[in-house]
Amino acid sequence: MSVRTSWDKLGRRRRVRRVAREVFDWRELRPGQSEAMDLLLQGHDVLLVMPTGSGKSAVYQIPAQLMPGPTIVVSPLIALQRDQVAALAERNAGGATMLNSSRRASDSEASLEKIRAGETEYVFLAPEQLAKNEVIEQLAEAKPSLIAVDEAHCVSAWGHDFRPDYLRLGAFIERLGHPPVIALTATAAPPVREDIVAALGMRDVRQVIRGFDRPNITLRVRRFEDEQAKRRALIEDAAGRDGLGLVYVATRKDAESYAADLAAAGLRAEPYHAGMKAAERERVHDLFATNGVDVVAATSAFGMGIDKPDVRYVLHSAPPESPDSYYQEIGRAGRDGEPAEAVLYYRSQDLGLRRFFAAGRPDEKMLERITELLHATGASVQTGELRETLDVGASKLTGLVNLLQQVEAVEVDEQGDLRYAPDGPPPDEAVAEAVEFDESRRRVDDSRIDMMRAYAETTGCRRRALLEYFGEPSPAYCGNCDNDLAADAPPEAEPAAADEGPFPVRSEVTHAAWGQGTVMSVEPDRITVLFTSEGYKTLSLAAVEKEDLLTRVSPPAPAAGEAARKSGKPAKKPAGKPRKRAKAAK
DNA sequence: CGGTGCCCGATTACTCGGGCACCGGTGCAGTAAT
Repeated sequence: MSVRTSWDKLGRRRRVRRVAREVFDWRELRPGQSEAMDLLLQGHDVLLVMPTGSGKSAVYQIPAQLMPGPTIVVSPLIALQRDQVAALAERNAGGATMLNSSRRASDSEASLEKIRAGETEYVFLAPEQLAKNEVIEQLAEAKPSLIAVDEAHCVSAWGHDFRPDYLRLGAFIERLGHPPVIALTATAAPPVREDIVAALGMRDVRQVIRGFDRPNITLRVRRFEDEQAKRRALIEDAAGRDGLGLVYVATRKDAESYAADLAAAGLRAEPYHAGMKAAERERVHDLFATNGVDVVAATSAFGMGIDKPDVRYVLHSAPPESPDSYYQEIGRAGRDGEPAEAVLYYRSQDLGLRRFFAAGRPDEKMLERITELLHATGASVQTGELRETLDVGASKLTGLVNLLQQVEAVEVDEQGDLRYAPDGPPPDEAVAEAVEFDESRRRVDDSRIDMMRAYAETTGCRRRALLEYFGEPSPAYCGNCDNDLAADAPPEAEPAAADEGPFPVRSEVTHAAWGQGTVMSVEPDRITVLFTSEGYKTLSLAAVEKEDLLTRVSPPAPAAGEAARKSGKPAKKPAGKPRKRAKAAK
């Protein structure tokens, strides 16, 4: 580092500390925080992975004060936007507002006017807002200096079908002049990180990953064959615990029935799911926040934005669809650093529901109609027009158009209108490629369910299983999971060191049928590889050796979490893009 | 994918099994009815 840059760095850090103290009254910054802010102020795009409650918002709120022009914060829930705006309103931070459907059109107009006039520092909105041309044009006029994408794992988890506007953020960011972009999340496995970087079109990315391990959370799994036995055991478990707890369930009906059973067992219990009235949901939230309940039985609807330090246990009555979700959900326990426990009540059959949810296929007929119409028109078409002509809902259309964009058949022009790519494939090929792209993505989703099963069924250290899934360094023995506690002592000899042998962790390999992949973990008898278009596959080392299944193509990349890392080449497309017109021989 | 609930038939039933249809998570936005 030259004297000059080191001097600049000192200056930056000093200004950051001053704003932290004077505007936000924060006395101390954590290592990951200052590092990420520094990178942002240098003009890098940043992917920040830190636990909730560790001050992720500070990382965009402080640089926002030091950069001329408003900061746009993309946030998935209106409730989160409201909380953030309220918190900033108490500071002398330059004003904060939000744009969403909960506000009257005239209010939104007024907000946009103030933003354009440079009178608002922070603008919170959902990605769906950016699909509106007039919104994006007015924001562009205000020359935003920073874009923050909060809960960025939603890009990957929801963008593909549930809230497809997430996948268009990259294009929106370009139209806003691509100022520095920061994506924030509490959990993201490598393919999710790649998805985020690709979907946001991040450039010159630095990843800052901190505090991933949560050693104070004891990890346990209890296996069952019988559904009723599982339920009884869970209720009994919760009834015997002190302190605040969460029970995650798979369905709304279960949220109700588990809450009833927990109440019958003597606990103050409430259900929570998205089918409840807004007022009811808010009531349960408030009870939870004020320890007015002992336990909430909830679907995955409960959680984002919850930052309660004293949750003592998180029980799952069924596995979620991926270790990513599981980690996110159990991460709500023990934020105060005190001992907490996460117990998965597991029956392998319960993964069936997850497979069902992951199985939704795109409407191929509609895909064909969109493709043919755009191809035949040969000019730009407004999405609204397309929606009317084809009589299709906005979110479904966006999802299908996203697929066509992924295979470079359709593109979005400067006005945000759609057109057939001049050098795109012919329509029938485009549809076939889009379908294959979608299938590849589903294979990856399916493999994440397999990894959830692997976690539940492993006889080794559970923490290690999770950390390796996230590509984080981990010891072979944590001493705070059921398997380790049963083993009673660390294994005497380290098992085959993960960094030796023919396929060390994080090295790149290829497989004849599954293509390129990255080694995620190596155990004495097996190896888990993350393949770009197939997802996670666990192979027997004996078979790998005997049949020469894998070929190593590159040395291991540096471990995550050791330092800010440069991302690999800016991934243009999310994982799983089928190679153009080079179909693998079947 | 798997659970649930219903119908139906069954050799004597106040109950059981087979077959089958149906259901299942997450939120934005915009519109319609008060």
